[in-house]
Amino acid sequence: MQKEHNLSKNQKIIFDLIDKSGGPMKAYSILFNVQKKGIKAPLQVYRALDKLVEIGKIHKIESRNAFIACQNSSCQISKATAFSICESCENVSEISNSKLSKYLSNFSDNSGMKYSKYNLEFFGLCKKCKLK
Amino acid sequence: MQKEHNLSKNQKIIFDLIDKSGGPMKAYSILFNVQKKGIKAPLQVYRALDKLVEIGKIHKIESRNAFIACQNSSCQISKATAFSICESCENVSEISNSKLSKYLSNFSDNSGMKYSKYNLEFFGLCKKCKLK
DNA sequence: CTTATAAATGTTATATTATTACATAACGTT
DNA sequence: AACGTTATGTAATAATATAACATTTATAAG
Repeated sequence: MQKEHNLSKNQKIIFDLIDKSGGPMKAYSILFNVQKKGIKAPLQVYRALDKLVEIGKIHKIESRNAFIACQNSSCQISKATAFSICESCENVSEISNSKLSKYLSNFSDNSGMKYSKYNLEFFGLCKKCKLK
Repeated sequence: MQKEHNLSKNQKIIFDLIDKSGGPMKAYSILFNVQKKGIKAPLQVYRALDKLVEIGKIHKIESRNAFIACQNSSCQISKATAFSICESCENVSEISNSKLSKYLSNFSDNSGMKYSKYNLEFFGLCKKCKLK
């Protein structure tokens, strides 16, 4: 059951841009691309990004300070994210693997901490880059 | 079999500071703390941090832009890192769980990508913060 | 020991990423 | 319409990180 989030004007402009780009985008590159649409200041971008992250429409790739559209239609609120990142071409894709997400969502250790969220980033060389 | 890395002067000053702090430290907080020891510029800090990360003496907590001493004596080169982060008090600790690291080091999917490295960050509330 | 090379340092400037503070407008309910 | 919440606009600035260049120190080879 998906809760429909009505994106505001800026949120929609920024989400559409990221989504269409097909890959991760950085905040100031987003800013540059939406200036013609009237979004002039970094804060306007960051506010939209914050909201989009909060509702799970995009995710932040922490190691790259970049944002990518959620590629997993069922992930509403991004409590459990995993990505593969090519260290050569910087291609990023979201990993949707139910075994992995089950394993991590249920993970617990002896720290007494209950984990409510995780983010996993795998690094390596993608198919194309391995051949070079 | 540990390879002994002889830390340079700046590397040693900075590693000792982070190590003694017992938690994650941010670059500019490190800078502030080592200015009396003659390290005056951000770049001097970042260069030491880069090297310390490279040889596995410290790790970067990507979601916090902070650096923590490796708490796992056997992890030389940080190819496989996992942390638990309390979202309330910001306490961070390194997770050393051989099942988890085996599971993730051996993880592969159908992307054709060979993962040589990963970083996992779990979020939640630590014991103390749960009680509040 | 000296030459060569790589690693580390010092310094200045600047780039990149992100937030604070404050004022105003639009939206969703009742 | 009145209220509370969410979103927007704008300016300034804080926080994080790197580029470029000159010099010095450490390591290893001859």
